[in-house]
Amino acid sequence: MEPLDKSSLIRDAIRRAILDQALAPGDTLPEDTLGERFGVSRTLARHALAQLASEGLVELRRNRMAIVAMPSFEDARDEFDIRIQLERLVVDRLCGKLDAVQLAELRAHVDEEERSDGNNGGKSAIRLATEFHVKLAEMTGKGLLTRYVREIAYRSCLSLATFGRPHSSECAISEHRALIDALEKNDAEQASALMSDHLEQVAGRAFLKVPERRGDLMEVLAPYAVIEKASPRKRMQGG
Amino acid sequence: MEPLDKSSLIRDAIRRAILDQALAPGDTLPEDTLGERFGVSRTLARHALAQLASEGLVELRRNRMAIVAMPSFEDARDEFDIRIQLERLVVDRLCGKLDAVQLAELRAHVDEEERSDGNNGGKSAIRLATEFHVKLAEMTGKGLLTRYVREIAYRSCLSLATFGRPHSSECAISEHRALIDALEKNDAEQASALMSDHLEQVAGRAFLKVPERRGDLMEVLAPYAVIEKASPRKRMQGG
DNA sequence: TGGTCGTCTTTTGCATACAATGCGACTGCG
DNA sequence: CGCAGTCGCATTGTATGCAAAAGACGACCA
Repeated sequence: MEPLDKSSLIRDAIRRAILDQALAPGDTLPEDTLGERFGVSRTLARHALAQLASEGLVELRRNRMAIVAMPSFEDARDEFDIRIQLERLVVDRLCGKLDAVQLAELRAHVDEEERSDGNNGGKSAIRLATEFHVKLAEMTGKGLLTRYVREIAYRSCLSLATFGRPHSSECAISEHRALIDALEKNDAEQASALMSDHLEQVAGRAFLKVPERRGDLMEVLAPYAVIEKASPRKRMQGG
Repeated sequence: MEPLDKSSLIRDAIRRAILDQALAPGDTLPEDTLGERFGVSRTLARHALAQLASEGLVELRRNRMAIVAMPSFEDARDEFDIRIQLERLVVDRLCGKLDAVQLAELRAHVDEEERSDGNNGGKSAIRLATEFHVKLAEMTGKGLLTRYVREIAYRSCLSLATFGRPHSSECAISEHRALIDALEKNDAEQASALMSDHLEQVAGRAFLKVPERRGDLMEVLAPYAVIEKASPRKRMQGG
């Protein structure tokens, strides 16, 4: 009854640290430090990093320390384009198929989002909102769709951490509620539209609106500011 | 200028073997056998398997030999649902954006599909058709979208190998040509529709049509027949 | 003859050891 | 004082070794 494999634990821990913004994009992830921290060898730490890299949360560079991924602005925008397609598929498949228990679970989750909103600077709010979307995907019962939504939602989470403004998760809560209502009422059209709009809103709030005019250099350069933050020799702070 | 890392070579080789159906779903992939075959240690073979598992082409089972993934019928159907969404996004982004060189490259690829159609039992035909879709995705210049399409196209390739009938790639060629024409003429509506229809056709030809009536047990059980094929002690045949 | 248990082999899970690479610091020179 | 070359250390790349789990095979019993 042990955890089926230890590297999963490490992977999950690191992932959570990233999603909670305990680790910022660009932060280094040395294998031995990770192993030491979790009481395992470098082998498993390395394996965990490889998995996270395949999810796009970590960037592996040959002969260099792995770092928390730093999504580019274009990446972030692309993510949401894809997310919209995938999650429209989710709500389409889900519409009218949810039982009372599932609806209650979703509403409970949104309640939790509301409670924790702004608790620690809204950092776990992003994670909770992300988990709401993952939960929806899981309820389709479709393994592959769930995996894809989960992965891209995690990535989006990282992008939001990178580019997002600090505030702005509150509105998501009411949008989540409206979506649940539409799903309950079996209104597929509206549910799809709500999901699209919701994700567009999230992207928009987070500055991801496709820049109409590329004149504003400050915005374009904003992402690269995080590089300064990663001082040399820095290791795994946080935890 | 060395291959940036050796495990990538192994991974690519195994992947290609799977896509060419040199390795069938359910075939076992022992770490040391792979390592021996490619002249590397178990460590790298293991790493390669892990990557392929993250792509869904290989199934890892704790304390057991890895096997080539055996997609379920539902998985296969879900894959195409997702593919349709992702590839509609591709053609939408691509429409009217392709230059003459790119169009020529696509047409050349289709010509190659035509030439090799039925050469070795149509096995490489599936791979080539898959690569056409990947090529389209690459031309969007969107890294994430490309990665997703590539991955799900590979998985579909595996599903087709599992469930598909032997014939039936020929029609895909004319559909590919029609798609290129629509892209050239900047007819986004038609291109999207063609892509959707095309993928539905592919799925349909491969038995993936959602079974209207579940009466035919033989068809439903067909996928599980491959289990018999995987005899005990079998190792890595082909190569 | 058929089923069950125990042992034995194969194979994986994980750690450790060694080689190679890259970065930073230090030194020497202009 | 600044710059270039060189050395050394930190960190990864890869192989190997040992322990444990899972299946295969054979023996024993009903």
